[in-house]
Amino acid sequence: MNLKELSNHLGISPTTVSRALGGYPEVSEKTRLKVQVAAKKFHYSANTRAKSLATGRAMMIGHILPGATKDEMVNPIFGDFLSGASGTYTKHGYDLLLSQVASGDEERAYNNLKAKGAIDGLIVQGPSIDEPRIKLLNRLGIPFVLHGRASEVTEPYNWVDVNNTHCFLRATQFLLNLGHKRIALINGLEHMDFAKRRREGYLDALCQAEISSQALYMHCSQMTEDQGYQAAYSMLELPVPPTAFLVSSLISAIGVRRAISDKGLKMGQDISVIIHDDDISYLRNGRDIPIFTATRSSVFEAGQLCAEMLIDVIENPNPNGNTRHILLESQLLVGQSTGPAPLA
Amino acid sequence: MNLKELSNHLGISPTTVSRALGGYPEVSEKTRLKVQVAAKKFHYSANTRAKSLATGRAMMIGHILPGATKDEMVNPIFGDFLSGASGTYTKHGYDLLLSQVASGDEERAYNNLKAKGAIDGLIVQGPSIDEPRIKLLNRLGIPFVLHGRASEVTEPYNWVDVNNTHCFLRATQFLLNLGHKRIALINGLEHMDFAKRRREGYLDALCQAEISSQALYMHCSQMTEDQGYQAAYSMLELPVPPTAFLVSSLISAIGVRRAISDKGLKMGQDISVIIHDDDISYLRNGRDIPIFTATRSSVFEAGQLCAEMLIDVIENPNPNGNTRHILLESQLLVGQSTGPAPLA
DNA sequence: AAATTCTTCCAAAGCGCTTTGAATAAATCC
DNA sequence: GGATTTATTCAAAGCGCTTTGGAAGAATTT
Repeated sequence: MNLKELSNHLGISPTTVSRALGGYPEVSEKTRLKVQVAAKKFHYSANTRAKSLATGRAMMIGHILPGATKDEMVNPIFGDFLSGASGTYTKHGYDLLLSQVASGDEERAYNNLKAKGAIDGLIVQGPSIDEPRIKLLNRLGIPFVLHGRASEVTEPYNWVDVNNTHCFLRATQFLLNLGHKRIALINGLEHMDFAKRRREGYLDALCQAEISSQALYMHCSQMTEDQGYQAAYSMLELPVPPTAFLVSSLISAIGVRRAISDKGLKMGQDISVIIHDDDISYLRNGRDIPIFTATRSSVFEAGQLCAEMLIDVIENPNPNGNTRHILLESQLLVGQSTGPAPLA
Repeated sequence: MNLKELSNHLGISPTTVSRALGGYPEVSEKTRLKVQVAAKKFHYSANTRAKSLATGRAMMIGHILPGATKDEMVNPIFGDFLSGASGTYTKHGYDLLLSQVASGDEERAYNNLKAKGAIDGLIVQGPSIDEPRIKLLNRLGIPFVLHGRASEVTEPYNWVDVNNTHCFLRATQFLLNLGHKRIALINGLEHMDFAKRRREGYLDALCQAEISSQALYMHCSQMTEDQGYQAAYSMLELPVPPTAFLVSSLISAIGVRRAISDKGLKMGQDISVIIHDDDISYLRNGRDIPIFTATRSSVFEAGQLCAEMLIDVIENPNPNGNTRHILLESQLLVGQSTGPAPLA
């Protein structure tokens, strides 16, 4: 059933039917009701493609899935972020286009997305310190919101980010207050912006406490269980091992816990662990009492916020070119993985 | 730059330009080359919406994200499956539409997706034993492929599934061969089809070995770390605890490992654990030697296969109404979590 | 050389919708 | 009561593309 058929059936012009359904005022309520009833009866819904073509709006937001090969992994936060964003899109009548872009192919791919008229805007995730996609998208004139920030990028852009520096400052201070002096940082990949900021927070806290940082106590890698295990295990074998770990992700922390347990130590007693928790639905940090003491910030909510911001950017383009920002603070939740530093 | 502008610029009719780019034979190679060069130069790419409208093909595949609320969780396999499928779509010129559908609202949502002409086909994931979406989609005439199967559904449909029964039969036999007699099953939600089949495999193996199954040794729930922990911990507290666990997911197994460790037992020695591993990129089961002995089947590949099958269904609709099926076998990989049953 | 077939190109219709500009009917005003 | 608004409705143009049905010119045949 299309517009013409429906209007024929009703004996009303397509114009009026379209307006009745679109909520325009130039239609009597009597007619509108008649049209609405018929539309429901025949399961009529305007063809998206025709509508888009006529209005010039795609009503579609693009998200990028990294990697064409299996080697580049899909970030664990991906699902929850998408879930949050998607709900928001649905509420506003947008759909979500998921596109896989091989790294290195961004320019062509984004250009194409724009040329094809497939999307009204884009969400960019996982920025590196000097994220090149910002410049690219600004140049192409594609509206976008960045989940995260890029420290070294000076040009303006819209973003939603967690206050990573402050998170890790607080977390480190929490450990310091428990008497820990040898605190290790198990972080994400070095070139990622969040990892940089977290390290800064960590170092700031140590500096304020007048404790010198040690390279041996700092690790950067993909945040996998295995990497967490390796990093923690090797640090625990140092002549002077750390008494506490600051870990950038729950998944790494699971590896850390395994290393601690393999070493015959008890987490929360011999060794303290504090993590950053993205509050992923299928990877809950315990039920009532968190397993790991954590700074928590929901990535689901971040998805919602990014989506809302992007829709706002699309629908109310800012004439002054002002950009929008949201900086989220996280909660510090005390769990079972931290305790006073051992006296030895 | 649109078709008309490009054709004006070239002094060639839109028809010919369209055909040149579309690879049609009614165009001289000389002209085609000229057009291709110009198209590249001006970053011309046909407007998707106009193209879709003209051809009647959306060139878009729908995937459904469950749940409008945070309570329904996004399955951990979601990301990798999507990644596999998405790569395949890109290769064939399709895009991926991700839509959030609240449970209960399926009928309206799918109907709408079809009426809007937004998609050419749909992937359905996580089927329950009597998955109602199969009937619905068949009735609506939307091409789809099911990832998994639905035991109690009799009408025909296309599917890609792992041989869950056989997986768990083999895994159970593996444990039996190690001398284990008290084997527990920590499974997914009872109404899920995969959980049903896995239980069948488990029970078959016990039956063949003439060991009677015990309800106390069987657990069903969402496959979270916490649930895995709770289930394993309480079973280990039984007067006669199991000596081995068969676990449906890596995430649950992480909880099981924690329970074992909390009980002061050693996995692979006092207690054996064998899991099903979906081979998720960010949740690798160890590096070289698997941490957990596992039946492994890549969900990334399943995504690719589903995508290929769906594209085939869309592009070559089977006139006889025959449906397509792929049954995947998994590998049994020996890791560090299994050993002979303790003599006691 | 005329008739036929290819080859190569194009004009125009149509996909299903929105929206402009105009027309008609009803209501209000002086 | 005729002129002016106001409330409804519609015809038609257009969004950017594909594709049908010709047409014109080149190549081939008789």
